Formats: sequence, structure tokens, C-alpha cells
Amino acid sequence: MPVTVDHDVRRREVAEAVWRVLADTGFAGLSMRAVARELGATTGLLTHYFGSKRELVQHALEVVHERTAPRMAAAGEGVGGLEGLRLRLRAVLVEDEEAAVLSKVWVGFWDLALADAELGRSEAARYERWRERLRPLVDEAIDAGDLNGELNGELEGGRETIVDILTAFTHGLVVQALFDPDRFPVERQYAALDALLAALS
Amino acid sequence: MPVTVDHDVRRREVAEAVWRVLADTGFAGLSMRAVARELGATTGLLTHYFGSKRELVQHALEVVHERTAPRMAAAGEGVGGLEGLRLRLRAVLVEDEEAAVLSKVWVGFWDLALADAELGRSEAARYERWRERLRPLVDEAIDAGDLNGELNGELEGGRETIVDILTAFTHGLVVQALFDPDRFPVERQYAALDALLAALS
DNA sequence: GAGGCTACATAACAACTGTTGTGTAACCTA
DNA sequence: TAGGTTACACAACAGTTGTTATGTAGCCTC
Repeated sequence: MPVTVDHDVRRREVAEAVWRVLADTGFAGLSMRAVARELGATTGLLTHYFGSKRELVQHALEVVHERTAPRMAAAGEGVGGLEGLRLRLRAVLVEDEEAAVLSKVWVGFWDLALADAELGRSEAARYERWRERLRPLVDEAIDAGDLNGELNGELEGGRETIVDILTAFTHGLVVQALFDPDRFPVERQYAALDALLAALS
Repeated sequence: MPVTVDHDVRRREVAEAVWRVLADTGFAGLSMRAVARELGATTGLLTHYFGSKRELVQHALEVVHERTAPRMAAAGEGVGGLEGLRLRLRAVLVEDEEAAVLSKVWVGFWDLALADAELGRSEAARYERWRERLRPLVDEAIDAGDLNGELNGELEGGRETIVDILTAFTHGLVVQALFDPDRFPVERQYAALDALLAALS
């Protein structure tokens, strides 16, 4: 075997094998040997690039985050206000098979994250970052009069509440769409999002 | 040891031990021996009452369903329309520590349910039953003029879309509340729900 | 082209998994 | 009080887990 192997490329290949295993067995079926088999290799390869299983999984999640981030950023790039909001949230929904795999793995990850304090904190932080990115758009939409910032009589907390509603709704819809894809094709998810945004205006 | 042991009571005790293990290790850490240890017994007891691990887990989930059902039914009992809706949805939110444990386990269960076709179908069915119970209340609220049934210009699908929005929002909020309980105390969850219902009117 | 280093395969490790016996103390029936 | 049955503990099973140690084929450098 050649010394000519790009370390980073290999690590990424491994991460994608991890991803494929997760997609059809969940974390419950994730093992070193399963990943190795999926990769057409042995655990020797895995341990050569990763010190432990935890490290491996961590890297796999990072890789997917890297791969997701551009997709999310691209959605609604340069578009602000209500329309920007709509596009960003659409990007989180289950738009195609790839998005389904991705969301499926994240949802499965919650089992670990809820039992491990450290993972749980980082997941909470991820949520906060998501809300952070939506906040300016909500503000824009309110200022433009496209969203009602005084829901339920609240004057101050109204904007933050809208952010909470939007994120909660979106992820909740993703979960239902994963379990019942026939009932929730993309158009139906979009329709629900549109209806919610309309109601909030 | 006495022959005088109530079979059903023991099975329930076992189920609760399962529950306690799940609450702090998730499905990832659920093993026969962990349950036995939690119970202060050995795996011999477990196998005496359950044929397999799968059967054990299944029973544990049923038990919790039994324990949850009355709680849900009690919430908003006899109350219809918008207020009934509000009460039923509140009952699903993370109202106290017990509810947190309960939701935590269900969310963790999604890892298994998403990887196992049979479990996935039954989870989809559970969602459908939930929507089913909400539908008449939404209808009442619309007829009473407390909810706007023609969101987004939809005349026919409007009611069903409202149900989708409410269930998605509620579960999505539960997930965020589990990861960030400090940010989402009960009052804040209620406030978000109230704001959503207000927006939908 | 000899030595060394890289990239793995292979094998073995102890720990743990679900499951299946086997033993046995205590109760119930007769 | 004898015999049977129930409710487990205990032990052992084969399989799987993550991890570590050892081997070795190939390339790179000198």
C-alpha cells in the first residue's frame, strides 16, 4: 500500500461510511466493524485514522455539519425579511432523500445527546445559533410590516416568541415528515410553513 | 421466595426500572443487566417475566402509554374548542420533571423507530391518532370563530393544516425544551403556545 | 537498493451483549 | 409432611463490542 494517501480525504471517506451506516441502522446499529464493512475495509483502517469510536462519530457529525452549512447558507442568500425567512426554513424541511437521511441521523443523535450532558449542551448551542440566524430576519419582517411583532399582546418578547414558534414548528414538522413521508410530501410541508407565516403576519 | 407474587405487578415494576434506566442512559445504554441492577435483581428475574429484550422494551413503552393516556385525557376533559385545544397541547409540553423524563425517552426512541420499519409505522400511527383527537377541537374552534379556517387562502385544507402546525409546533417545542430547560420553563412554553393560537385566530 | 516509514490487514484482548440452562429456597396443595 | 410448583439467583453460552498489538506489503528517501 502506498504512502501516497491524503489523510483528510480518507477521514472524509470514513465519515461518509459512518453516515451511510447511521442512515439505515441508526446509532443503535453503529459499530466499528459495521463502518469498516461499509467501507470495504477492516477496523485497522479506522483505528489508524481515529483514536476512538467517539472521535470517529464526532468527526462524522462535523463533516455533515460542514456539508449542511453551505446548503443552509445558500438558501435565501441575500434575501431578507419574510421571504428570506421562508427560504431558510424551507431548507431545513425534508426536501429530498438526502435531506431525509440527514435529518434522520440528527433525530437519532438526540438519543445520545439527551443522555450525555456534554453532547446535550452542544445541541442546545446549535439551537441557539439557529435562532440567532433567524432573529435579524424576523426583525426585518416585522419592521417591514410582514410579520406581527405584537402577538398575544406582548410588546417586548414578541419577536423572540416568533423565533421560538418558527424553529419549534420546523423541526416538529421534520420529525413527522420522517415518520410519514407519504402524508408530508414537500409541497405539504411548504404549505404548512406558508400557512404559519401567513398566520403570523 | 413466595409463590405469592402478582405477575402483573412485577411486570410493571420491571417496566419502571426500564424507564429509569432509559431516563439517564437513553436507549444506547439500555441492557438487561442495567435494568436488573436498577431493580436490585438479576437477569434471571427479567427472563422469567419477559421472553426477550424486545418484548421487555415493548411492554415498558406500553406501560408508559397507559400512564400517559389518562394524563392526556384528563387535560381539557369536557372542554372543547380553542380552550380545549390549548389544554390538550399544554399537556404534551414539558410541564414538570416527570413529563421531561417521559418526553426524553420518546425522543430517544425515535432513533430505533427511524431505523426499524415496523416501529416507524407504529410511530406514524401514533401521530395520526394524535391529530385525530385534535381535529374535532379545531373544527369547533373554527366554527366558534376562535380560529381562522381559511389560512393562506386555503378553504378546504385549512383545517388539516392547522392540525399539522399545532402538532409540529408542540413536539418541536418539547425537543428544544428538553435540550435547554433553562431557556424554556413552563411559562415560556405556554406563552409560545398562546401566541401561536392567537396568531391562528 | 537498503532502511525506514506509512497504510493498512489480521489477530487477539477483555468486557459486554442477549439468551439459555441449572440450581434451589420458599410457598401451596394434598 | 411429602411432592410439586413458582420465583428467582447464579452460571455459562456464543456472539459482539471497542481497543490494542503484531505483522507486512508497498512506497519514499538516501
